[in-house]
Amino acid sequence: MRTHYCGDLTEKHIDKNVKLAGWVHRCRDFGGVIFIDLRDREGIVQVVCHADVKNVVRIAKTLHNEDVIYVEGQVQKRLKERQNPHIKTGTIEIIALNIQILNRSEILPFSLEDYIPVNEELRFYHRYLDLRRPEIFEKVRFRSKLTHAVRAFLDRNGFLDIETPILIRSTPEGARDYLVPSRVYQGKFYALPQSPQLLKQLLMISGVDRYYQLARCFRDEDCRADRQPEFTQIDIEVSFMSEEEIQTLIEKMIRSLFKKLLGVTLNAFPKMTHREAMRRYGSDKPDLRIPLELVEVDDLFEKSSFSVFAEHALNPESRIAALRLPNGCALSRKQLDEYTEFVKIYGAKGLAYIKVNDREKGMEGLQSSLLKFLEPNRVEKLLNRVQAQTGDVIFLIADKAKIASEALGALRIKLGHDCHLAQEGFAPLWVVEFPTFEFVDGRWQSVHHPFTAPKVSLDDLEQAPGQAVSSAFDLVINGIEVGGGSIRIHNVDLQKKIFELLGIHEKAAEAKFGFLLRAMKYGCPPHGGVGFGLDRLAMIMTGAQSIREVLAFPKTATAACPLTEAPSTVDKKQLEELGIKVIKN
RNA sequence: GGAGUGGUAGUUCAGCUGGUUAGAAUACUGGCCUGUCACGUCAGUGGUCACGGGUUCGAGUCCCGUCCACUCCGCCA
Repeated sequence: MRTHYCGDLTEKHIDKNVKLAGWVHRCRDFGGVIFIDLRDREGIVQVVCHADVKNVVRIAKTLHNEDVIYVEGQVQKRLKERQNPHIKTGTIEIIALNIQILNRSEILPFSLEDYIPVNEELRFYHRYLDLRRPEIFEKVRFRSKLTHAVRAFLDRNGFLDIETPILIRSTPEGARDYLVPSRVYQGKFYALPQSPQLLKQLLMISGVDRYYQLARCFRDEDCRADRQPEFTQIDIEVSFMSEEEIQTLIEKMIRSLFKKLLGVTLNAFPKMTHREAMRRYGSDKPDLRIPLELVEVDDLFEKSSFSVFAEHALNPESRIAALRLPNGCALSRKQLDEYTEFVKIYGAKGLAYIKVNDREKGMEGLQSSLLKFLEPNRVEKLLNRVQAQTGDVIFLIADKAKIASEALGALRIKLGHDCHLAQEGFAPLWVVEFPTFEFVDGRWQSVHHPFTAPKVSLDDLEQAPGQAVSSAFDLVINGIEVGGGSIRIHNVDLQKKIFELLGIHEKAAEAKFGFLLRAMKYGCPPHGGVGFGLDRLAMIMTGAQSIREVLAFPKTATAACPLTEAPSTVDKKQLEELGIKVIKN
């Protein structure tokens, strides 16, 4: 039907007769001469309809945006003053000899012009139109290149692409499962995988040695800008590799992807323990592009007459941390009040601050509601500790450690963006030695998952579960958790012990994870692996503001598909076959 | 489950302290125009102000509720 893509035509094709097909991007009718911008996947080319080619003009007069047409014509070089530097085919144009209308388009619900913003809801309701816009389509095209490059890298490194089932059994812990009812076994349900975690471990026991899969994963939890109910994971598992070896391999992959697809050379990824990340950045996924750091100041408030701070200074469960904002004195009272409101979202009771109007003048040069509670020598120590300079604002939070860290960590990010402090580019890092357990709702829970190998002895684990670091690690880029992994437990006794500590007793463990425990008895190799959010990676690499931009058909924050209107009710008959009765409310 | 922001023409938005006929740009329709490329130009059409209730002489505007979208907290082993 056609000989070229519109966007692929160059000066090499001058004088050639070409056959094109595509969408009418725009028409400019001068009465005598008519210009058509013809668009396809690869770009736009200008078609010129001259008045003396009667058949062509007759049809061109009737064209509307997004009509689908076929054009035969001759490629011609444009005169210098007629060239358009804004499109890649701007030095040539097509002199139309024949035009046919392949299909008409109704008037569009929104403009496809890139300079006109469109409501996201409307875009996704008509996603097929949205994707006609080149800058939108590029993100989906990028994703295609990304998956291809991932597969090529892993294939080169001896990984086998193995598909695992989508209909699996529900396991306890973790996110809420999406359930699929069974017709054959009424009252029983399959679960969609939150990740193929256990299956890939079984593949290691099979001797697969190196496994990967671009795996669809499903989690029935609330969405965020970087979270969808279904997403794709670059799922990897290897046998006989240490944590460091795995990280080295993955780092090599990530660097090759950035090099190949973006032409960006990433430096070696720094490694930071989870403890250090929380201490310095108040987050387990620090954005290193922002040059602000939390500073520990607990000791400065011991025995202080300021009772609120003094109490937290003595409490080992608490934390007092400071954050210095250079030139923060420029902030208005209103802005400071807004930041105080902001930290309350994270449970902080308040936000104290000291304005350093003039560092030379000592206490006289400071402005803060705290000063009346604090001895001058403590204030001086504090200012030295944070290296305060004239014009700075020092923010302080004293609270339970988790709250103080997270609130100040979030404030750090917000200040970084509000004050435009973030550096350009990409800032990757490994966060390592995540805790094995955390104490939530009166019981121990896995921070990563129950199959994560701890880095301490079984004795230490039982003595102080809260202190035990694990082999779990995350890869963070620009403050976004891109992926995580760990060395897995390959000893059945240790695995049983972990289940016990998590309150999953022997009988329950056997019922729910029996297949894993059984498999582990037959020569389970030491193994470990990672799972990477392909969508998040694509989002970071394309600079997209939300994960929805890199999905062809994304869902809304309430997990609905705006285009197909899923989820939907189903026929009574379907429910009867499944033995399901719907109870409203 | 909770907090915040938003919903006005096909689209993107304005609409002040409640006031008489709800505007702009763009799109669309009909003219004019032989070198534009976000063409220009003249004229015209186009509104359940998300939905429901309330206050008021009078509500796009104020109050209450509901729905939808987005951001965040919780949640996401």
